[in-house]
Amino acid sequence: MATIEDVAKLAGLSRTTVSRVINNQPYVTEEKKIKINEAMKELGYVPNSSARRLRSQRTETIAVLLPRVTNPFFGQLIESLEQKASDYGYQVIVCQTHDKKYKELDYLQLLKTKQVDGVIMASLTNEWMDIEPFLDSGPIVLCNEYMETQDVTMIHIDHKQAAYDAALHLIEQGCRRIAYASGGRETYISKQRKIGFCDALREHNMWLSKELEINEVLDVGDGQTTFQYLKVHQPEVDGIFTGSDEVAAGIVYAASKEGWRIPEDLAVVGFDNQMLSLLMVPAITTIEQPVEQIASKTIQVLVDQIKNKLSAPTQRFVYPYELIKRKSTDCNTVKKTAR
Amino acid sequence: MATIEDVAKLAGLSRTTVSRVINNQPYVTEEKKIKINEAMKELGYVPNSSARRLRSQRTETIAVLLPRVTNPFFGQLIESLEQKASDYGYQVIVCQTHDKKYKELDYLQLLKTKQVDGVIMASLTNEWMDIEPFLDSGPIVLCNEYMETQDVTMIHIDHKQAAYDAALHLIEQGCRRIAYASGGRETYISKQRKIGFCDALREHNMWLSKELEINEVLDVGDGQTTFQYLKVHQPEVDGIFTGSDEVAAGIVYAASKEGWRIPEDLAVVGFDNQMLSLLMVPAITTIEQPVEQIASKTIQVLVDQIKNKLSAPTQRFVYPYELIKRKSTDCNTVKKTAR
DNA sequence: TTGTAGGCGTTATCAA
DNA sequence: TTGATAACGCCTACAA
Repeated sequence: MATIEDVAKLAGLSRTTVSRVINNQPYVTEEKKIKINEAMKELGYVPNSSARRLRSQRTETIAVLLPRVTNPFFGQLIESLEQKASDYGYQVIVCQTHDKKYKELDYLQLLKTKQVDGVIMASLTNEWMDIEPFLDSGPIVLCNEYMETQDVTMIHIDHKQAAYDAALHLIEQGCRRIAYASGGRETYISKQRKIGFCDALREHNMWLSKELEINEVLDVGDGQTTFQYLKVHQPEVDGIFTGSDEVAAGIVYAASKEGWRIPEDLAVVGFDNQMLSLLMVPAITTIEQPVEQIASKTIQVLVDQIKNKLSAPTQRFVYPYELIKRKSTDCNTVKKTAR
Repeated sequence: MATIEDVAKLAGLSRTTVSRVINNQPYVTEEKKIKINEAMKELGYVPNSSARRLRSQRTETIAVLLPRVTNPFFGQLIESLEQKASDYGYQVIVCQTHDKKYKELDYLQLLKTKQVDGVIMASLTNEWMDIEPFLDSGPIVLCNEYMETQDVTMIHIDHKQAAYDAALHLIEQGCRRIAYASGGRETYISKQRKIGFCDALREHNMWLSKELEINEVLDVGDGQTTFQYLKVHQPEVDGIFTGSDEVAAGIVYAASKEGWRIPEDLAVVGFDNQMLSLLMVPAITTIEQPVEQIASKTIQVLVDQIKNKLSAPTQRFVYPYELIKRKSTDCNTVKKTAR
């Protein structure tokens, strides 16, 4: 593998001059520049990135922590993050935490060992006090996650309000026994969602009974299981809010198979507006997050913090969401009949 | 940031000894080991990865090139790849090519600049002659892609045979005007699929007419468009093979909306057995690839090649697939009626 | 069992 | 406008 030294020798110049050419710095005669470029081509020279990193103390790499890429929401998120990062000349390494605290901490080590210049946390299962020390090693930005602290920049929608809106919508559609299927990981955003959901219920003299609260519901399979549970133990349920379109799809699928009518017998709300929610029969009411905007702002903020090592005041960016109403909750146009 | 030198000073020992402790090498008294560990803890010392990389000439990083992570098949693939790589102590950087030749080549530069130890290509749009030179810079493995060459290890299923089986299934279900919607990127595997598809047709005295061949069909939206096209221009079509479940889902969705019955009016076959194909109404017949096995073998082979710098004979691993028959092609149990 | 010293490939500083 | 030289932080012969 050719090094800068080899190029210098072949061109009959010094490493310094070659380095200048590589980095487009001034003070090199056009003539020598050409000579050097020729030498580089002849040797097939490419700068060694490890050496550059060591010298410059920067890696041009960002770690993205998320639960799992198979969740389409995170797939979409990483698609945008990667693309945006690439625009800024950064690469992205994917770190799947699978909602495990220890994995989250393991991956944060990347920051300490200087393998990455910054970290995006789209997974947050640890307490803040366990994360906070890592800030000494480099910038961290929360994406789609948030907390009370002021120590870090966060980009997200108002999950509390979104869940409130969804619950309100179910209530307005006539639902009176509304279940709540949550992602289960005890994150701040899932707590916020629950608060919003309960607020809406309370304002209408309802409440979330323990039996209608189902936790650890993450994917289509869990959705199916959830329906089975409800069918057997809570047959009077007439509406359900879920933390993801996949769960909602699982419920719709299982319910339909069992002869329940959606939304007449059970109205269902998802989250994230994945393609899946549109394709299901019936199509699923859901909440759309502006993923691309969130991703874009996240990268922008993080890169900014990486570059301005110092101050960089932390901020909070809250983006608007949209409740997309579809058939799965359209109870008003259908006549309720006994099951 | 503390360096190995700082630790050495604080412990009153040499860099070498500290290095030995860091790397669990023998020949260090227990007593000094303890002293050094204390010093490391006190200083919050962590080895600098750039320096290690430069010194060891290895990065413990693998690049995965794929079209886009939002395609659930690739989401699944990267989930498995990342996990497996992590088991071997490697990290994965995601490189989305969006089927662009230049992006593919750009990312291959990572190998040249020694930013990664090896590359997994799950996206392959360039000609082999343009890829081949990069082999000088490090190992490359093809995952879910393949070609004629013997220069590189490939892990995949037999796409030709899979498409053959799918086409045969459609024929057996009574389809006589079968359309073909292809991913469009002119890759070797898409060519293989088409050959297999056409073989089956030919064996039954049929052929793929130009009007029934639709290209550049990648996602749900494209599937919908494809249906619109067929409806208007090829209304006698009675079966369709697609390169992905998403396309198939788009077709089923659009067809149903237009009042076509699946499979009576149009039988549909997808590819990849994504959750989506099961959830659609009707559920979609599809081909399942053993993603996890493919991912697992890919990492294993690549890591092996990284470690045994030299020889490492290239191989080809062909995994079995499965045609999963579902409602979307179940024509025999339903009576065909005029549309 | 421990330490010395050189070098991995770059880039920044300073002198020429 | 160019070049010599010293880091960046780590590992590893080799010597002691």
